[in-house]
Amino acid sequence: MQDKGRQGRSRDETLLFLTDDELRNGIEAMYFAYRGFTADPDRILEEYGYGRADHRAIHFINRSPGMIVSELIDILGVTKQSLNRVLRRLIEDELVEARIGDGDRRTRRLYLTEAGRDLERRLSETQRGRMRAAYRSAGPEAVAGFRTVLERLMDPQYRLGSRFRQVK
Amino acid sequence: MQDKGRQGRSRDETLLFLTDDELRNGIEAMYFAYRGFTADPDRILEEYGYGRADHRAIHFINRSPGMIVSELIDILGVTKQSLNRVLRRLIEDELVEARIGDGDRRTRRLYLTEAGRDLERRLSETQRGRMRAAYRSAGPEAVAGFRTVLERLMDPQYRLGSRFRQVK
DNA sequence: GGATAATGTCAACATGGTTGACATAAATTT
DNA sequence: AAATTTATGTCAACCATGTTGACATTATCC
Repeated sequence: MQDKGRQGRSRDETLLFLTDDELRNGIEAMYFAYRGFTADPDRILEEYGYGRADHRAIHFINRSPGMIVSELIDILGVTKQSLNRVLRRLIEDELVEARIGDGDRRTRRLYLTEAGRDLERRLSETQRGRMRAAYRSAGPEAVAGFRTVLERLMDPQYRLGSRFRQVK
Repeated sequence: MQDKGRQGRSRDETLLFLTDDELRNGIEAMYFAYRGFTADPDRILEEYGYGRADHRAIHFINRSPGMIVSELIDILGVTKQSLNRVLRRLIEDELVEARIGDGDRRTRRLYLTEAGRDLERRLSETQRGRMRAAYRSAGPEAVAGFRTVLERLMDPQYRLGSRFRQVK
């Protein structure tokens, strides 16, 4: 048990961040941070009668306008039935527009409408506000470390470098 | 628009990590990392017919054995009805034991049973495994930064230093 | 002895996931 | 040209996990 976290090397002093206790602290920190991080948008969404699922769709459509439905399904990791329920409502409410694909006419290209962009901005602003405050108080080096660890926690296909690479 | 994130200061070179684009990247990274981070335990829980809510209860009871119900409610941020549904099942399944408080007999002190600790260990192992791999590949400085930013993202009362301080 | 606190429980409801089955239109293959 | 595959949409049933509101029990506090 005492050799598990060492990879053969024995520079003990620097390896204290790999103890089970430190790892558990990290796990808890992820939980509380994620919760804090979603709290502000949740309050705004409630005003509109929307939920987190709507927020995620809005976020990614804003991020990559013209994305087709199946791409959004892949990124969100939900079933088409689940996404459809969300999209149907957003389209009805005229926050999202679905245009027929110009190349492949079976596909639907998704865009935010003006109203959609307005809501996106409102949601994003509070979230960026909290992120900005955290970044600013932690400083650039901490931010770099934060981003590095997050990238390594996610499944590889979702890393910033990997997404948006396979263009078509 | 170009002045929004600067607070009057103008040390541009070091402030690039505060651009809206970098903040959006951080937001997305949190989303994907959190998802990756919960994926492994979710698969294990499914075997048992449990969900994330059960995992959270198990995690915190393990973390602070003897915690009373209202404390757990506060930490989890859910209603007593919601927690009760989870606890009832875990107690029935003999993963959790609720003993009458010795001081205040209205309270219930919560403990994991042997079986509860076994499941906790299994869940925690996969999660620590992923965390350990991320930490190891990112290195100690990145980990320190990661933890700093996470602490600043969460609501203050949940920071590691603040919890467990007001002993009773 | 009355008020308050900690817990449990029932019921109704919302959100956002799932699976399975089926429908339509367009593209692709044979 | 016909058959197959692909992209999308839809209906229905179900599950997990959250909510509110109402009420009950027991123990503590004043």
